[in-house]
Amino acid sequence: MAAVHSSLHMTRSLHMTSKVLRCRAHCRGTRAPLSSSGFGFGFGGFGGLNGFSYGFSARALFVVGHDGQDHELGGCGLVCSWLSSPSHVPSHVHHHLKRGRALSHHQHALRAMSSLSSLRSTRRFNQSTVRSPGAFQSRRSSSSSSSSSKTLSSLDAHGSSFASPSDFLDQNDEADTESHIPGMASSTSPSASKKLVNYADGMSDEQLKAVLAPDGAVSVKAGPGSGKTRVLAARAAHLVTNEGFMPWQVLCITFTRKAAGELRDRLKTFLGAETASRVHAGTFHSVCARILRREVENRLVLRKTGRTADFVVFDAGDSIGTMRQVLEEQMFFTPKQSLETAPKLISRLGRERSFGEMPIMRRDEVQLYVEAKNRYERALIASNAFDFDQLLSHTSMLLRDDPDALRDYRERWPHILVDEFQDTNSIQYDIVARLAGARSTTAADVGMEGGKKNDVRASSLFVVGDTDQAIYGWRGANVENMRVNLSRDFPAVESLHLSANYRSTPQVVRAASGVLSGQSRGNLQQSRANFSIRAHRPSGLPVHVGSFDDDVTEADAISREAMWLAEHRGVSYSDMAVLYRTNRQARSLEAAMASRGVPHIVVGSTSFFQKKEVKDVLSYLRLASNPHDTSSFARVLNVPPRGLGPKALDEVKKLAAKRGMSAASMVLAFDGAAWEPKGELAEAVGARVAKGIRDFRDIVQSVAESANRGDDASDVVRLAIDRSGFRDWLLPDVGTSKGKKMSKDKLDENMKRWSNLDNLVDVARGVQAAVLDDDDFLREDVSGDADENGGSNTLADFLERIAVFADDSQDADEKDDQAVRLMTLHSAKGLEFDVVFLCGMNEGLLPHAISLNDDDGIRSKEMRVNEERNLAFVGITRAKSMLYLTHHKTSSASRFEGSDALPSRFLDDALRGLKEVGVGDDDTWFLYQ
DNA sequence: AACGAAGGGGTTTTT
DNA sequence: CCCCTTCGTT
Ligand SMILES: Nc1ncnc2c1ncn2[C@@H]1O[C@H](COP(=O)(O)OP(=O)(O)OP(=O)(O)O)[C@@H](O)[C@H]1O
Repeated sequence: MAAVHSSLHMTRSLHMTSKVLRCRAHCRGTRAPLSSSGFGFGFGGFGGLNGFSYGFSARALFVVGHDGQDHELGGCGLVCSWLSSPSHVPSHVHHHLKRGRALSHHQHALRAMSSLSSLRSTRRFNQSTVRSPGAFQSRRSSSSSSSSSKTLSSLDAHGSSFASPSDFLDQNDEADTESHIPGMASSTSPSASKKLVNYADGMSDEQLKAVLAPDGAVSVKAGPGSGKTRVLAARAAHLVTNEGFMPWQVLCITFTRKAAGELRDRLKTFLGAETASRVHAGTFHSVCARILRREVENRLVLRKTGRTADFVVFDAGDSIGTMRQVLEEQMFFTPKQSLETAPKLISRLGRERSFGEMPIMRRDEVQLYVEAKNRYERALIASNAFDFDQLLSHTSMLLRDDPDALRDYRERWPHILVDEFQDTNSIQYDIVARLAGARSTTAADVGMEGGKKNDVRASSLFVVGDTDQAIYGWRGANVENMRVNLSRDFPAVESLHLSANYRSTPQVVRAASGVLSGQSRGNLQQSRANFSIRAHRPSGLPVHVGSFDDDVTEADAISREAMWLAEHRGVSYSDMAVLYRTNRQARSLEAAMASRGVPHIVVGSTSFFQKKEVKDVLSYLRLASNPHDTSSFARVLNVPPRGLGPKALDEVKKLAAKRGMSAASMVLAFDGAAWEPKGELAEAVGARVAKGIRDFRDIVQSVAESANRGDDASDVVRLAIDRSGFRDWLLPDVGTSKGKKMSKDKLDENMKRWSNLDNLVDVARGVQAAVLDDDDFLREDVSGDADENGGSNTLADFLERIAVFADDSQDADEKDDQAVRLMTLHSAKGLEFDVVFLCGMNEGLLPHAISLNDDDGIRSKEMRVNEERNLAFVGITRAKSMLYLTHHKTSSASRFEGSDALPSRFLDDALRGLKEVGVGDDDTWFLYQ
């Protein structure tokens, strides 16, 4: 162990590179024909995933207007004056405080959960490390006075004299009621209770000040666990409860769907389920998709983009597929050189998922790239599709170029609240800045034309964030939005700070601060606020550090510990999380947990909706909804196999191109349309293929009919599955008797797939319910033109929801209540857990090797490494009570990890301000505090 | 056209 | 070690 320890202190050099490669940025600037597409939206970019599109779109965004039309702020300047302390809460707030008293059991549990504090300082530590598993089983004592007299007989988590789970993880006084039920995981379903909690309950002065800040632009910069999200939710509640706004006049923008869900849960406790569901809460992408769905046929600037209200949202896979296809086509039309370069580009696309990431150096490649980009955009138009980036860029364009639209949306959302603002990209910033009347975006401002009076005030903007938690720079996020752009564009912005961390024990906070203190000097200055952060909770358990030979041993130790905590300390599995850098790391963890019988669930990118068979079935629905969806068409024309291989697809495409229509719509009209030149297609492809095409057409048509009839989504899904013959394909035994040759493995896999499809029917029901439930969004109450598209677009709405707003939480919410959460650091953002295992803390993994390479021409190494640091910071600060940091030397999972990986520099930094205070009883964990 | 076997190539994070 | 592509066989 001594060796491990000393290795933690190896000196490391941060190669600070002042060289920021301008090459690519320059290329972008010069060759990007911003409006060359002829549709006025040339800044959309590819694939939606990269720095590229944001990179050069930013150029376009801020050249607008300098007439400096002022944005009136506030009007409520007095509000915060009566708020210097909670006792000065105005009477109507008091009223709610009183109402809030009558808490249900459930809410007690809720409050207990959300405020698990830390170990009482009266506890004494000693060095005994004897584990006494049985001792914990005793009934809990119900008052803080009795528990405060207990002593902790170990520095280790395994000490023996705890009386209850809550005593173990600790709690504050609020939690010290009768709410210490072992099943703590139920905290996120407040629906059981009808009693409301007052939003001001238990808030600090500075939090309340933020909640009640006057209209205008407000920016709350504060560290992790300081209550930013809580403040944001409380402000939304405040606006509705006390400021007279209708719930749908408040737009809350979060970063992930999960975050939106959590926000809504909090709102429910403040406002009740009914009112809370009327508040508009979504991600940037989901909000933009809603706007476009509504506006794309109504506003001239959007009509020019050639989509209809039935447009489909292309996900990453669709975008990649389209790009590939574009490049393949292009090989026939470009100089010979391209024949060599294009396959290279294509193969890179498979990995890197965007053109933006590719270092392009040669002139012919540049040519190819520009051409491909234009073709790609045309392909999206032909498919009646927007990709992820375009959802944002087109919304931005709408607000920039259509003053009426800008006015309408300002009117619709007098208040816009944005969480995790440090991770907004330039276009997202532009969207909210326009709505909020930013100085540099007011040129196209509202109401000045046609003699109309400008009677609509810009939306008030309220943003919260933490620049030290910026982890999406690789995707185009720009911390400068929070750091400087906001005060540049909103000179009267009120900047607020929250100084206490309510989430974590001082031990955890200290470790987190240590990580930041290791930053390079420039960044250090900027994040000063975060390592002087004050832990509100009393002292807790030491940070546990483990070092292991390989990832399997590491995973096993974590599993063992999780089980021990669950069985002997009463910690619910669902209150534990294992966080890691790469999805791949989930494998060994899953295996270890499975073999020990630790219930677990992998949260994240292997989403249910990403599964092949699920996407296949949904493609049928997509075609039914939007017959131009070439991506879906190519995907399922021959799935399940019906004799329509690559050749057939090719023929169909050729003929479609000749007729100037999309392949999908041609096939769907096969034999059916008056203009269809009889027999031309059949002749081109041959009789057998023609039959396959007719079959395919019939399937899609029956699905479309079902949808148009207004059948439930789950019925439409079931029909698609049945008609397309997935069952006979996956499980041939059932239908025909040709199942002899299928191997056992294959059969197992197919059965899994089939059960996924079975699930899809149920999941569809849930998704549709969610659409109906909280998506009256752009349907009612705006200019009185309710439901103008209503009905006909419901399948599109359903599919949009899945594309833009779906994760696997459908599963997670219900049946995995008692399971350890495994997820990447990125997906853990904004969440919190009693116990956090941050694993794989070695050089090469965290920071990831790819961030340690020399400058890649896009972002400097320093920037990338600092983002990795932020990632470690985010991970550590997810922990409420217990933090485990682990490292492994070798990994079977990757042949790129060396055989003796050093512990992460961030592990080093985290422990720098702590002292080693003991060793666990089995020599697995080393304790620091 | 369909399916299985062999080979080659790759570091990551996600709305 | 895993995924994807390509090649070869039925
Ligand atoms: N005044 C308070 N008293 C007690 N607990 C609080 C208070 N404010 C916030 N908390 C709790 O602290 C925890 C962190 O709050 P929240 O998630 O809002 O922080 P955050 O600033 O958004 O964190 P992060 O940036 O890490 O996502 C939550 O459990 C919340 O309930």
